[in-house]
Amino acid sequence: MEGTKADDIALALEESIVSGEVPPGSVLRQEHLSEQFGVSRTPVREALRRLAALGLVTFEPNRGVRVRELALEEIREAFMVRAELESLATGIAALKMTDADLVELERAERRFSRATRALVEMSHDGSQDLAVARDWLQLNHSFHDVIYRAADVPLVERMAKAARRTFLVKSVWATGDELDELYLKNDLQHRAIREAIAARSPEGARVLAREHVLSSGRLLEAILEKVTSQSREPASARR
Amino acid sequence: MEGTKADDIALALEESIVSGEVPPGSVLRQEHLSEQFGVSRTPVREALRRLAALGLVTFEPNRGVRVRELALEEIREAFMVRAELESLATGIAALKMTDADLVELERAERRFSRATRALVEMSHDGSQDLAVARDWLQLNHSFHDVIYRAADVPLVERMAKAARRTFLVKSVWATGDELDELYLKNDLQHRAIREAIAARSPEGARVLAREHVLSSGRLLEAILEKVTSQSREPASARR
DNA sequence: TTCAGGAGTTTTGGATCCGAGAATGAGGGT
DNA sequence: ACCCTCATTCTCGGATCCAAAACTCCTGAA
Repeated sequence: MEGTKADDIALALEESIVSGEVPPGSVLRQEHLSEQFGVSRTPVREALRRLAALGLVTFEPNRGVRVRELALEEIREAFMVRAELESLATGIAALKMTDADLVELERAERRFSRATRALVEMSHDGSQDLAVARDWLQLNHSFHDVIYRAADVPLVERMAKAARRTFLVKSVWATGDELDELYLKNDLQHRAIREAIAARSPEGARVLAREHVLSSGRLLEAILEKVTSQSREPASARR
Repeated sequence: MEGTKADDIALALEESIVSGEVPPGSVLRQEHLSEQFGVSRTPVREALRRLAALGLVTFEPNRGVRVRELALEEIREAFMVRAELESLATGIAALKMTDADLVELERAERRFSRATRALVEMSHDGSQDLAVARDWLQLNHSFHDVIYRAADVPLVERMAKAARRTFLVKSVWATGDELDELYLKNDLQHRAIREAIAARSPEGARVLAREHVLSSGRLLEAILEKVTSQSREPASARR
C-alpha cells in the first residue's frame, strides 16, 4: 500500500497479467475486480486506463476491457526493440560503470549461471520445477538491471521494460536437450558482455548486448514452439 | 468525437501539452478541465491517468497532476532512444519498401526540402512565421512516418513516437545563420536515407538514420541554447 | 518580526447512483 | 428448422455526492 488505490490496483493487475495468472484474451469485469480488491469501480477503471496506455489491455467501448493477445510477430518485434535499447544502455554502461558496479555485475552473472545450471540439470533428470524457471527469469532480469542502473538512462530503461513486459505475457517455459544449448549460450553471453564492459569497450558491449537479446528471442521462440507442439500432439488438457 | 469521452479528452489534452499550449510545470485542475470540456471530473481523471502512463504528466497524490518538465538530459536520452528505434525501422524498411512507397517517400522528401528552404529564407530576411516552423516539423515527421508505414513495425513506431512526444513538449523554435547549416544538413540527410533505402542497403540506411536523428537532437539543443540565451540577455517578457 | 497553531476553503480520491448500449433469450413468423 | 424481433438483464460510461487531505490565511505568542 503506497499511493492511491488506483495505483496499487494497477500494479497488482499488471503483475497478475504479466505473470500469466490472467490469460491473454480474457475480459476483465470491473465489478468483479472491484469486489476482489475491496474498492469501488472508480479506482479500478482508472487503473485499467493506465494498463491500456501501457498496451497491456484494450478498451472496447461499452463492451469491456480485454487482456491483449500477442501475435508471434509482435513478440519478435518486442525483442528487436529490446535488443536496440539494451544495446544502447550497455554501451553507455561500459563508459560509466564503476568498479563497485562491476563487482555487483559479476555477482549477478554468477547467480544467473547457477540458475542456468539448475535449469539444465532439471532438463536432464526430467523434473519440472516452475520455481526454478521463475528464478532463472528473475536472475536474468537482475543482470540487466545492474547494467541499467549503472548506465543511468531512466527513459531507456522504462521503454525497454515496457518491451520486456510485452512478451512476459507469454510466460511459458520448457526444457529439453535442444533447448539446453540455447540456455547455455545465454549464460555465456552474459559473461562476454560483462567482460566487454570491464574492458571499457562500448562498441563491443553494444554488439554483444544486441546479439544476446536477439538470441534470447530465439530461445523464447524455441520454447513457444516446443510448448505448442507438445500441447497439440498429446490430447492433454492445457490452461 | 469517436469513442468514449475519456479518450477524446486524453487526445485533446495530449495535443495541448505537446503543442506547448499548456506549459510544463503547470498543474491541471480537474474541475477546471471538466468544465472546459463540459463533462464531469470522472472522465477527466481517467484521461489524466492515461497521460500519466504515457509520462506526459505526473500524479502527486492528493495534490494534483502536473505537466512533466524535462531536463536537458532527458531530452538527450529521448533522442538516443529515437535514434536507435528509427535506425531499426529504417533498416527494416530498406528491405520491405515497395516502389510505390519509394515514390511517396521521395514526395515527402521534396515537401520537406521546400519547408526547409522556406525556413532558411525566413532566417535571412529576419521574419518570424510560426506557421512555417510548424509546417517544417510536421513535414519532417511525415517523412519518417512513410518509413514506419513501410517497415510495418507498430510497436517500434509506437515507442519511437512516445520518445518523439517527450521532446515535443519543448516546442521552441528559432532561426539564425548558425542554425541554417544544421537545418540544411537535416534536409540532406533525408535524401541520403532515401537513397540508401532505394539501394536496398539496410546497413547503410540504419547508420544514416541513427546519425540523422542524433543530429536532429543537436539541432534542437542548438535551438534551445539560442532561445534561452535570447530570453536571458534582453529583459524581454516571455511566456 | 517571525513562527506555531488552527479555522475555513479548496481540491482531491473514492463511493454511489443513473441512463444507455450491448448481450441474452424467449417467442413468433416463415 | 431457421431467423427475426423485442423484452429482459448485464455491464459500462459518466454524473453526482461525500470524506479526507492539503492549502490559505489569520491570530497570538515568543
